[in-house]
Amino acid sequence: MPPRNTPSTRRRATRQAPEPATAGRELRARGQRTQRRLLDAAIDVFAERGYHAARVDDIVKAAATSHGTFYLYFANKEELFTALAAEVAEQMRSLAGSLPTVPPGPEGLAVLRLWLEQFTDLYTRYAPVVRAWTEAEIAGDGVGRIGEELLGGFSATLGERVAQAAPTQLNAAVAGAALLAMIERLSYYVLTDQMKLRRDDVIDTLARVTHAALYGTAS
Amino acid sequence: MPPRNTPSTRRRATRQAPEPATAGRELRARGQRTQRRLLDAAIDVFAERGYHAARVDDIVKAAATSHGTFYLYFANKEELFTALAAEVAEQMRSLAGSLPTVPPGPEGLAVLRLWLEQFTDLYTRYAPVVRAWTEAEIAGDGVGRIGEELLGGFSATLGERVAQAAPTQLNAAVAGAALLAMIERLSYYVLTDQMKLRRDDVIDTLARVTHAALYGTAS
Amino acid sequence: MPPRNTPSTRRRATRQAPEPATAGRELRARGQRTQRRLLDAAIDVFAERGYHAARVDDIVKAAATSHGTFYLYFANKEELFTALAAEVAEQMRSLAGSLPTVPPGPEGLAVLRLWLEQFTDLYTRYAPVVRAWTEAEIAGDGVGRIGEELLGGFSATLGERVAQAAPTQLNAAVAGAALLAMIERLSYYVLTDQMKLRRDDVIDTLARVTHAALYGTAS
Amino acid sequence: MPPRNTPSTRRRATRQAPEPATAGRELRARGQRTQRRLLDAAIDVFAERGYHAARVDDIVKAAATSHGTFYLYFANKEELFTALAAEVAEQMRSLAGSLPTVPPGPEGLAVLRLWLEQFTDLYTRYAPVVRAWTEAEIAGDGVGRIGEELLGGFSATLGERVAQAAPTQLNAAVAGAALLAMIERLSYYVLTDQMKLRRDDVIDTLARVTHAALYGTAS
DNA sequence: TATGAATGAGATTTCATTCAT
DNA sequence: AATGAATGAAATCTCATTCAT
Repeated sequence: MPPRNTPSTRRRATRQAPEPATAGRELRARGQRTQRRLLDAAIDVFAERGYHAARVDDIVKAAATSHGTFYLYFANKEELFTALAAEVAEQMRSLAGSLPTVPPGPEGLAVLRLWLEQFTDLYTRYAPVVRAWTEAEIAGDGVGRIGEELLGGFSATLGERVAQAAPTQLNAAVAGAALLAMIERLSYYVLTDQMKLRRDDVIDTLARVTHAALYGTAS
Repeated sequence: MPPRNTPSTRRRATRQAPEPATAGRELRARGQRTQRRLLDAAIDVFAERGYHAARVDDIVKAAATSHGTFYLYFANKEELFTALAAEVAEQMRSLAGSLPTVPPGPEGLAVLRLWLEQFTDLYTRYAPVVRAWTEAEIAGDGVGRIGEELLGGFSATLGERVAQAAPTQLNAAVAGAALLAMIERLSYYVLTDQMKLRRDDVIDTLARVTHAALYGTAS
Repeated sequence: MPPRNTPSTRRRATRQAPEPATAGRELRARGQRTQRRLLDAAIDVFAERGYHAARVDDIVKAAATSHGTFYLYFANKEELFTALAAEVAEQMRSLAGSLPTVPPGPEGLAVLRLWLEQFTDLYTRYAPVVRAWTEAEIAGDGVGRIGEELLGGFSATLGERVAQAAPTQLNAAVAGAALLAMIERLSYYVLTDQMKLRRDDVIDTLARVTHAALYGTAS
Repeated sequence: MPPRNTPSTRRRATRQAPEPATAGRELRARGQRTQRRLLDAAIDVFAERGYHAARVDDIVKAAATSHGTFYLYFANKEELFTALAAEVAEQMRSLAGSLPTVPPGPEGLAVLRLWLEQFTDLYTRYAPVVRAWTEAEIAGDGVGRIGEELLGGFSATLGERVAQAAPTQLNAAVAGAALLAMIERLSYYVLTDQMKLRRDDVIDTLARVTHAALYGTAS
């Protein structure tokens, strides 16, 4: 009687939930360095090939280490990315917190320009990570959650500024989100060369539109 | 005779321009329908799994057809995507063209709201394609070019409106790009549930900020 | 701030539960043959190298096909084994059912001998599968369940014969199990060359001890 | 300097006789304890995952020590297993030797019950080792030899008792093997929960069938 | 025009073993 | 005597693509 292959429900057998060998364990100095090397190498590789096209092999080569070592520290490429994302999120959060109150008039514009310059710098530095990040597809829980928190925190901060300046006309939360969207995405267009614009123009425009959103919506 | 593989044409980016079997040929009614089914199925699959994770197998199953048939109409996954992208671009271009002059005051706001509603509808429908699109990584020439043209055209149109309203304060091209970035990205955040905002609030806010950018930057 | 790697709980990301491509689907004649070829090849390879040492690569080579094809029909080695196990179980069940009532005296002995000969033949034919099977380690649900049913069915049948012959002295269920254990394991020792015994002696001894268990425990 | 691998000594069966670092050397008290810890940990791990699925890493973790330490005491996993097997063999041999002459009648039954109780206890304690052992696949010479000797010795002892009791009807060697098979395998079924039977019933049945084999085969 | 079985390159992942500390 | 980071060979598995029917 030849067996009918009706595999229906079936799971990987012996293997347990994959866990990097270092799970929970403290790393010694050497391990720390190796892990750092892998993270840095990954940024480079993501920059060059993009997240999806990047192979673990590329990262490992760039870090001058071995496959085995990679899996000692990260269960897979996605987890490495999550670690990187957390790093960026940390910096972004701190930047969001540093946005001061934006006064009306030219001073406000100046304040915004300064802050936007910092934002742009940070964004540029972590470009490959941000790029991969905004590709919602990776959003496998871990990254997704970090992203939402970050997005939420950022837009909340911007929303507060809006609320202080124009309490009645705009829904502060939504306006914060809209401004963030503009700032983030325009930076992205520029960064990925999808649009060729001068950095100064970009910062100036973002500052002006943001400022207008705060103080110029009294129609 | 086992099918011989031609390894060189596989997967990696640098590829000769592939030719679908139907290139140049006229399609009969049945062929038309099959091709359409594949395109629609692809939208669904991209929506569910994202472009990169979408397998030809998924698309083929969703379209209730076979692998062989897929390659009868498209040389590969990317080409199918290009076809889809061209479709979206067409519609987007037409929408961009339909943005009327935005007058100052409440009327202008109303005009913007109406147009943004259309934009949102279109964006929602073609979301998965746009999503995949903005991931710069796919940009395998064909798609990239379409994307840049679209982006360019869209922001140029918005820029013109800015130029008409506020000729001196803003760099029209950059402002157009900034507004597009805001509109597109906020829609994206909402669509992907990265932010939970009410549609009406979103449209209203986008209208107001855009309007302010046009008429409220006279600092 | 370097990220602390606390991967704790984390799962394979994009990939869904593995399913052979043929799951649920009907196979055409060609597919049937290929699948059969893989099963037969697997028996050979298991015989030669044992289950654990057998690589998918070996099986694929023996079946003169490719890796891809293997995974078209079975999600992994274990699933192929499960299919094989089901096959054996089917035959064993049918053999168990064919054991006639065992009368006392020489006739009973003859009946047992005949049946044991059939058992031995079957056991020998499927040796590699049985061997792998009794290695409890594989018992990953699927196989385990089949095994328990088979064991249960077999020993129940033997138990019935015991109950008919010697209703009072022995716990029929346990006795059935004990006899099965003896028959199966002695066959195994012989089969794996762990003991060198003549086939006739083995069959005769098994018949006699079984017969004694039925009619000679009236102490 | 990265550690150089010596690929030839890896994994595959045909291997030079490996030498643990401690070969021939006397171990101090601490070393003794560590080695013991590893052996005990291995029993636990084999019990939980089975021999093949057991990784050195698991054993090392269970023993709360390190990889390096493992290889200080054992050349590889198989050698550790051999050590364990020798331990079991020693105990089993002594148990086999302790089986007294089995008289006919109820006294004989009592003698057998007592001995079977001891056997069951021992079997239960070393279950995982015996389990792995009976998987013929490991039989990497060392283990195989121990196993065959043990099997042979055991069944010879049982065979002698048979010869004393029923000199004509049964081939003593084969009968001894058959009884051993029954005893061993039924214990195994019970131990691995492949069959749920009460310990007392099992011992009683084994005693009765064995007794019948000795004195009840006079047909 | 349609089908689906077959292919195989290439990516991921595991784990026994080594060795610097 | 002990440690644990590093290694890399070898295994598993995936999926875009081809082609005989």
